[in-house]
Amino acid sequence: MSEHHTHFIKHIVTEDMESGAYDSITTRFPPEPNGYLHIGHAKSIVLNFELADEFGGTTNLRFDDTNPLKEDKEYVDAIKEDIEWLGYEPENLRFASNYFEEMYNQAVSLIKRGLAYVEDLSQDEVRELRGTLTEPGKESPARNRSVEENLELFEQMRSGAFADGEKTLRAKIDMSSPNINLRDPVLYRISHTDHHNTGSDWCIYPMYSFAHPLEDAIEGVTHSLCTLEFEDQRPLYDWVIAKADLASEPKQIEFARLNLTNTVMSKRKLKQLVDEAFVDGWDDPRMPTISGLRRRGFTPESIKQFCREIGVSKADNLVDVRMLEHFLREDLKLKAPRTMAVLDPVKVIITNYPEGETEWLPAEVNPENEEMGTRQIPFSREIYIEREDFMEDPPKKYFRLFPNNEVRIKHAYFIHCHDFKKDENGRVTELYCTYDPETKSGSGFDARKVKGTLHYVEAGHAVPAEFRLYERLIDDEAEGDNFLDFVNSESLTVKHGFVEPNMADVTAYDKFQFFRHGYFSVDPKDSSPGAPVFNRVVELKSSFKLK
RNA sequence: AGGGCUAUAGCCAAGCGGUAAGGCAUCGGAUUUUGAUUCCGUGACUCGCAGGUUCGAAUCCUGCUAGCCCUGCCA
Repeated sequence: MSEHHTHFIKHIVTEDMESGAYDSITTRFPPEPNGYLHIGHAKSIVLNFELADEFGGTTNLRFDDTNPLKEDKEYVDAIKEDIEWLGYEPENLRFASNYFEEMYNQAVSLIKRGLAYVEDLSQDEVRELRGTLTEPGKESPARNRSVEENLELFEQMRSGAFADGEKTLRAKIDMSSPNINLRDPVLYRISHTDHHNTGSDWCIYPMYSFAHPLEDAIEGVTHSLCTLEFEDQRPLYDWVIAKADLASEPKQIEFARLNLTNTVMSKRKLKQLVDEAFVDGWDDPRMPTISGLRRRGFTPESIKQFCREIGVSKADNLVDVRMLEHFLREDLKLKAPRTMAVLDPVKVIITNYPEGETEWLPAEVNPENEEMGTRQIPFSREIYIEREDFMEDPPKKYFRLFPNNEVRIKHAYFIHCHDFKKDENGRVTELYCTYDPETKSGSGFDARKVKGTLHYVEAGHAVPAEFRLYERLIDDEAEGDNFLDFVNSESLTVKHGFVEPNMADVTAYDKFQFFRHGYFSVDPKDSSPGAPVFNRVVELKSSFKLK
């Protein structure tokens, strides 16, 4: 987290501190409460909170709620929960709507100085006069209204004298600017819509480009970080700051948003996946939303470490999702108990093991973390192993079980396969093996070596469990709007198998490494006592290349 | 095309005139009661391209090319 985690925004802040421009810095995370947070927001959250912290400053959570048509309290609650879950505590909780009165006054002040005017052209007419990317715009007839008239009209807008769309308040800047954002941008529009916070107090609402710089200035934000698509708005941001009667002069800095392979990141596309039932909701474990990642089993630390390691720049990027997975494995490696689960069971009969007998074997919970201790696991005449751990006709370099081969059963004994039974469809139903008492784990037996070690669950004490295996949500890199054509129809596979006897009463979000399978997390919605449901967060890496 | 921005290995990304960090991925090899972990090793005679300045350039200058963003009363 030190010198090689530097980036251009840190350079800017460092210079600002050294030049004495600021004594300390203040940042903010400013979501609009109109949807759920995703890992792209996590990048911004980590950046804002940790940057401020590194320079001894603080970070506000401010909801940018200037458009009541799209916003809802449901989202503010979900967003607060996600940020808290990530482990950040905002210095202040604010809403843009807290400042509506102040913003109104700033607008009035602009009008008084001839810097804003009330427009009565329709939306279409305004668009006509705006010009194009290559042609300048034309000035509106309303542009030269008197200050008095503008004041009165704006007051009437507020008091509800006009219908939606009938008037707007526009900044008077430059209709021929090559930057379209400066061609007399709209500052206020009329919307007779109840607001989640201010109810029916207002029927005019400020636009983002007017509201945001004011919010920043009011809160004393020093560095206002946003994504690249706002770059063209910076001159307007600076214009508002320069004209406003506020002491503070925040600085907008833009960085590239996060793109991840095998998924989509825009609210619109995520909503489409939900609405068209490709997934089970915003918190579906396949979704890149914070709530989806949480339900899947990702940890706050893994997400934050990922966000730190991808860096911050202005270059368009597409980060490999395997990098995210790497940090989950790294986080859980020493934390998660390592237990055994058989996802697709086939029964093994140990023909030379006494009937009716069960022995309990000691098994370390995490060989890389001895503090996690030891548990006892059963072994008897009947056990389950993984169906794919046996082959009648194995290819070369198959280290698992096949006729006349010997393998180690983890924590138990070597077993030797002598025979097997198949049903009428040719599907293996039972394996017949013998065990060698001398090979007991922990005995130090080393007279023979085996190539493979298989995990198992003892049949008599096995706890039935459901396993949900997730694959990539999107097959290839979908371009533009055709991403629905690339949705992986096999992104979810459900398995029913067994876990160890001490796993019956796991609780939501408990995390385990199942030997040779990967990291799993208890599903918070569908798991119940005695009937656990496990979500596979990520697989273990594997260099097994057969098939 | 008018404006804004970006371009360093397969993917992120440091580097700020002195001779290419780091992470992910990949591929080798050692260890291994997880085909995991760990450990070692692995790739840019070169920084989008072409010129120029300089003793010296990924870093400065010029030109070009490619990609992204901007014509909401969305944010």
